[in-house]
Amino acid sequence: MNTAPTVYDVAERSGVSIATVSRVYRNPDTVRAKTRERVLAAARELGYVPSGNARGLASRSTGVLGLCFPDYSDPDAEAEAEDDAATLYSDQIIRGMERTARRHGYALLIAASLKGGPESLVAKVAGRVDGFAVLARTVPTEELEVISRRQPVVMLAGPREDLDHLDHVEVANFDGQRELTRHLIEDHGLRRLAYVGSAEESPDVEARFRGYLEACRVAGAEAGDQPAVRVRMMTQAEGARVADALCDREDGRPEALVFANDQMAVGALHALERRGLRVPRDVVVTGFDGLPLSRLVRPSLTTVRQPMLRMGEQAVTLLVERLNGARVEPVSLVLPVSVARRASCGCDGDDGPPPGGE
Amino acid sequence: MNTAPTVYDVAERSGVSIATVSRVYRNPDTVRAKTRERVLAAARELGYVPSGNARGLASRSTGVLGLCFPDYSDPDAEAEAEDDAATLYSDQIIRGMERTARRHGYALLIAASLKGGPESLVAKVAGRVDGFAVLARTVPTEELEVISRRQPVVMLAGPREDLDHLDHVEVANFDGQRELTRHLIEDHGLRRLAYVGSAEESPDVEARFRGYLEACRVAGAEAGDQPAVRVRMMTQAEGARVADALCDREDGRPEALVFANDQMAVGALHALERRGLRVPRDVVVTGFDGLPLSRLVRPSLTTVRQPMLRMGEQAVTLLVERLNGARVEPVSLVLPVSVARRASCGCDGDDGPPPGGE
DNA sequence: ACCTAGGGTGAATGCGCTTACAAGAGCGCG
DNA sequence: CGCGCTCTTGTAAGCGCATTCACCCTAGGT
Repeated sequence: MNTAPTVYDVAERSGVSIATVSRVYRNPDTVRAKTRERVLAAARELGYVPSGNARGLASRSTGVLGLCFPDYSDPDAEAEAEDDAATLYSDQIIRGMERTARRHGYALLIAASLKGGPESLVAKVAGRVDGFAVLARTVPTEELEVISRRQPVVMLAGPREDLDHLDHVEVANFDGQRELTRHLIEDHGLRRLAYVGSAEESPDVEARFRGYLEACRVAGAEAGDQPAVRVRMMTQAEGARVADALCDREDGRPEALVFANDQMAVGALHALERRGLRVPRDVVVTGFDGLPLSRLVRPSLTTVRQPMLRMGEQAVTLLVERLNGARVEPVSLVLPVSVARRASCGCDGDDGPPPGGE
Repeated sequence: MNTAPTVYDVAERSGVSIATVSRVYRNPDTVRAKTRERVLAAARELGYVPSGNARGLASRSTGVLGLCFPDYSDPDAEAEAEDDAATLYSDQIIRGMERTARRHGYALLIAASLKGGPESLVAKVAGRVDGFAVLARTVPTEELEVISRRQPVVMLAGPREDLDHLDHVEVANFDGQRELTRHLIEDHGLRRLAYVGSAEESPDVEARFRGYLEACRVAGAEAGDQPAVRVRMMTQAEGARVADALCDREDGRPEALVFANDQMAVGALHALERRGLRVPRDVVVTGFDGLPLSRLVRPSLTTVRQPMLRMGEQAVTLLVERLNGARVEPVSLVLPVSVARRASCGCDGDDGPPPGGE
């Protein structure tokens, strides 16, 4: 692990100036072929790798895009197991971003925020990339606002707020949940629904709830002005707990449990099975997200599919556009979602081959 | 997107020298509290974010670890769908690395290699990180060898080669496949097995095959010295094709199809169902990897579980150790695997809750 | 043979920060 | 009252590369 060779070493070894070495890498065409060969040979012998830092400093750009996301997974042993089975939301976004970034010649820097040190997180990422995406509520909007004055920032999965100048990519939470709810009420004739949302302020989850309410209103179905339950964390464990609680309610078990995400719905599926209840015969369960997991559980889960890969792709596209100076006005993209009608509401999986058979 | 404020701006605004500004961020304790406040206030007003590049250049370290992996997914529409359902190998490793890196104060830079431009890939990553991991065969070993003279490099999922000085993290491919095969032969009394490997040179897949052979040898079961089939790509589609081919063999259908990975095995499951064959009654199928998918298909797949998250964690641990100068000799870690005996070999899922129930 | 264009190369500067090193300020002590 | 300290802050020298400008050399034109 000796100190790494630099342009100076390569220059000396190949008998040229450092400017020429630099040119060999940046603009090979401007260097005579013979000289170029000599330089490359020397570089190879020395094991020279250009310093990204120096490069970035001098050229004022890094060739790297970033992503900040919250750390969903708890370090608990139990959560570990859950992890194991689920492709997380963030995995998909990472994949989408990486793929698209690569296509544009960028690498991707990812960093999850631990609760507590958000400042250092963003600073660390922001200082090392040409632009970056942030999953909603990972970082205070004001902070992003400041940073976005110097580099492109796009917010994922959060609606555009009045005064922010960021680019946004979100999905049609309202429409998706409304359509799903409409399906339950009109196509399956369900009336007594219970919506399970989140206690923490999440604009996405709120939008879903509003979609749910709208569908209820239109169909004249019962629906309080608040979710039946608000959980603290939208995990499988909480979903299971809530399912139990709702089944034990004095005013009778709801006909359908409408969860704000798939994780909770899957947890509920487990809990209901433990109680000996059949889904969808005894109770209908739905989720939201369209995780791969949702298609693979039994019964397969009716849910709203978010194009998560595409969110990542769009985020990168927006960043690149802005880096190329193509746009000035902030945009707010709303990606369409689709309702996956599967077994857990009484439909049969009609959205692709069921696992183990095709 | 004006030009970003620098230490100079902050220094001027707060009436100190740039050294003091720097110290406020690097060693806050060495600056008088009052001065520190002034500097931080100025920084906040200006929206100052330290340049990672300059920082890295001056301090000769980046606080970033890297990962290079091959791009498994084809951009085809069909592959897209497959993607959708699978948590990829790389996702897990990314997650494991990110989590552990964060714990040590590092961020993670990821970059997949497209076929063709491997040189630029590694150079790009290597030049920007303090150390990095590479998935086996993403990059020629010799190239890594050179780079590892200047920064820590660990290879994932590839065995230590004679002359390389890299750190390695692999799993017990041989042991795992041997144990799985032994189980099929001794516990299920199967004799006519067919191993499906890969045409491309993959040390991991080769080790698995050797484990298979060893088990056959010990038990006195038939086994050629070559896999029954070698596929070009280890995908579901190929798995399905191979399953069909093996069933149509003149010398009769094998009792068990032993696949070198889960993806192929799952493809085979589909193909067999299409032919009306029952698994495991008519034919036994096994995989390797322990993807989440393997537990969720019906019948659930008997396979060998690799601790992929842990591989990522170990990779980071090794990198950090080396960065701290703790070690000099290269090490070669072999992580243990475990056989998941599930429905596709006639056992019942005894390794955790079946999906939809617990 | 002289002049002009370029192509190819080197010298020099600066990117924004870290980090010795030095210097000044305040302090207790003999 | 002067010396040696500790605590703070400033000065200055890079870190490794990109890039501008100037320069040299050769080829082509007249």
